[in-house]
Amino acid sequence: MPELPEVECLTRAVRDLIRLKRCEKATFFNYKLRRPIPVDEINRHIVGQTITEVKRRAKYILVTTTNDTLVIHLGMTGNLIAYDTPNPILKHTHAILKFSDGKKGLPIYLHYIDPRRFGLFHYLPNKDLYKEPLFANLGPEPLEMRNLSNHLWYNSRSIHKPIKNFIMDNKFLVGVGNIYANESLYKARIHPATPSQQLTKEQFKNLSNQIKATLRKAIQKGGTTIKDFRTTDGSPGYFSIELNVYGKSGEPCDRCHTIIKTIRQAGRSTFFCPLCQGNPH
DNA sequence: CGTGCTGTTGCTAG
DNA sequence: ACTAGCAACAGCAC
Repeated sequence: MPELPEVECLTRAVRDLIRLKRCEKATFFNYKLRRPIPVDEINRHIVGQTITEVKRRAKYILVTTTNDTLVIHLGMTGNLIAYDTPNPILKHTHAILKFSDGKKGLPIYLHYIDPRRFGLFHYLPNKDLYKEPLFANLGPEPLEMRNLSNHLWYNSRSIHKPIKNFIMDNKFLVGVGNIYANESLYKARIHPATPSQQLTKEQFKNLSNQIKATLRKAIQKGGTTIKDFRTTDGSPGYFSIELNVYGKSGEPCDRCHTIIKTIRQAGRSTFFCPLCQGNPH
């Protein structure tokens, strides 16, 4: 489940494995992701180059060389798994990138696997990074923004949408997907359908803190789980956080034992406690 | 067999 | 300008 914590942990794991190694080869089995994979450009500009850094922006993983960047997005079901061999090539293995440091260690084969193929491989020269459309309209990183609550409060004043959809809107904040939106609102005791404009500064302070805490906790958890990232049997890099509401429709609330309710917002399922998350007003 | 859900996000139509 | 809805796809529960 690639939300920000999963992408962050994966980014760190991939960084540790391929930084300062050379991309020896790129093999593609299915070009049809969200967009066609730019095979030629990757072969021309990434293959043969040394990876200088691996970074994350929102849920995008940026694999950079001196002059170029390969952007990878996992969509809903994408994953990267490191193997010591080019095998196995599974039904949904769409790309394999081979990295090597020349002599010392075994080569690394980074497998991109994505059943639903909503993911993305995108090439761009570093000099175009600042004008890349994928990043042009992204809001701040929740874990790097100093005055997150002020930022959210300020932007929410002119917005007409429920708070859950507001914190999931990449224009205002990146990295909060359906699971973490539900969990953060539960922790902050805010009804997901509350119009954003109605929330006070204090409520935004609380919500911002809960968003950060939830994301940090998940990253910490993932950091320990991801040790298995480099495997030969292909154990997935995903992990699960302790959930209070997501997917818990019909179960009792951990705080007050009221039955967790489900509603639909903007086509996504929302889970909340009708008692301790109050009324939407 | 359908049918309706699922971790994302960018395009389109109001 | 701003917002809601949908499509891209495969798998799974019922």
